[in-house]
Amino acid sequence: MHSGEMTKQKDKSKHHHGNLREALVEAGVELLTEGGIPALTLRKCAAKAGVSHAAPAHHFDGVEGLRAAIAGEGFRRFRLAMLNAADKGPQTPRNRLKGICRGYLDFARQEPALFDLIFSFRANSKLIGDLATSSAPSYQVLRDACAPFVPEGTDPVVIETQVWSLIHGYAQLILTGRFGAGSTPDEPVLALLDQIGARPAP
Amino acid sequence: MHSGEMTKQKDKSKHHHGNLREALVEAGVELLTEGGIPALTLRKCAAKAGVSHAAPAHHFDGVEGLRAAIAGEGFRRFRLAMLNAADKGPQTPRNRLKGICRGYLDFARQEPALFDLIFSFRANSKLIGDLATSSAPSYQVLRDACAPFVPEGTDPVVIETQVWSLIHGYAQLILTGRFGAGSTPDEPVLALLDQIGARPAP
DNA sequence: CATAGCATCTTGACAGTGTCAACTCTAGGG
DNA sequence: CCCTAGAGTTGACACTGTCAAGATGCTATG
Repeated sequence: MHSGEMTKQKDKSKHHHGNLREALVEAGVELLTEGGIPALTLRKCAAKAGVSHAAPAHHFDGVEGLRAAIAGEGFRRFRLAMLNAADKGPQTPRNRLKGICRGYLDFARQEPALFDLIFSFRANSKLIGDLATSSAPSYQVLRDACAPFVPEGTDPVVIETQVWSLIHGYAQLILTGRFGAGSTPDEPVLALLDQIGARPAP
Repeated sequence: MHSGEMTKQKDKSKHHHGNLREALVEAGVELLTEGGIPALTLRKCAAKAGVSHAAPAHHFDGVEGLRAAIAGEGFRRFRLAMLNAADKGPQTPRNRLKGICRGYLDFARQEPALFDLIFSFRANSKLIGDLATSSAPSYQVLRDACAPFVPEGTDPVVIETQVWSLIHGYAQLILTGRFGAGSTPDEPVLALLDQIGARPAP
């Protein structure tokens, strides 16, 4: 922990925090990892950053805007987790795809609240545009890993949908505790990845 | 929907509503379909059922208990959606499995808020026990459809995890608007079901 | 350099939410 | 017939998001 004990030292002047926006996002990430999505509160973020409860309104469009900004940071970490896992082991296309998926699961397990947040926005959200831009780099990582398995002349979205659905569903079901407490057999899902991109059955 | 226009006529006596518990769950489902998860509020449920704001406390353990009870109704409808879709078409094991998955998607698209709710409980929830019992029949439907594809002497959880992860991830990604606005190509996912249960590559 | 503008932050207020305690009412059993 | 326990009400409290109005200090422009 060792962070959060000072709640932002107001060195000299009260006003003009300097980089309040970043501080609020950072505080939000901490609240999220500590207490999950219900703990992510506008007022608590402000308190943790050492400002008054109405200060965030000058940097975000309400609490939804703050959540979107924190999701942006979440997507950044999400992408790094995937790339980090993909860079391990022999760099064959198949192994790299599996690495991306392992990173997907690593992120879901290590930062479950952040994972929840970035996938909590529904299609009808007003911020779906902002989210699309901040999430694009993450999705591109997955797309790139799928590219080698796209048959000539077919739409890449086919393979991407298969891989993404499989790994995302598995991650989601783990987080909702649908596979009992202890056992989380990744093998079935990772094994199915070996079949993806194979020649369709005649 | 011709229901909800009277907000429960208090026929004779104010007290002893009669079946307030069911009325609250019904009101909750309506609120959910009208305004999504954020609209599901204890006080609004009480108002819609025609009782005071503190009445639900005598039937549910706080708002989380109410959400769990509504999720129970959600799981019931979820199971019916899957069974209804599975009963269409020729009753081969493969076609039945696809029907179950089509029902899975039907429910997610037709009742997105209810779908959100039943999968919104995290593994650390205190009600994970209650949820396990109320959701068991739904999951059993999926398990039964997977059974014919489980190779002799192997753990059924392998196939089940593959199928469930695939279809659940796809449903989730649809609801979060990750596949653009209009196009929702179900074919890639349903096609992959044809490969599931096949002999593992030599 | 001075000052006016403006972004930033504070204070105070309000409605909505969940929860608790104390109270009222009704039904049903001794 | 009473009278106890469940069912519902009322009122209060803390917490949340949001808005309006005011205070503050950076900065650009004269």
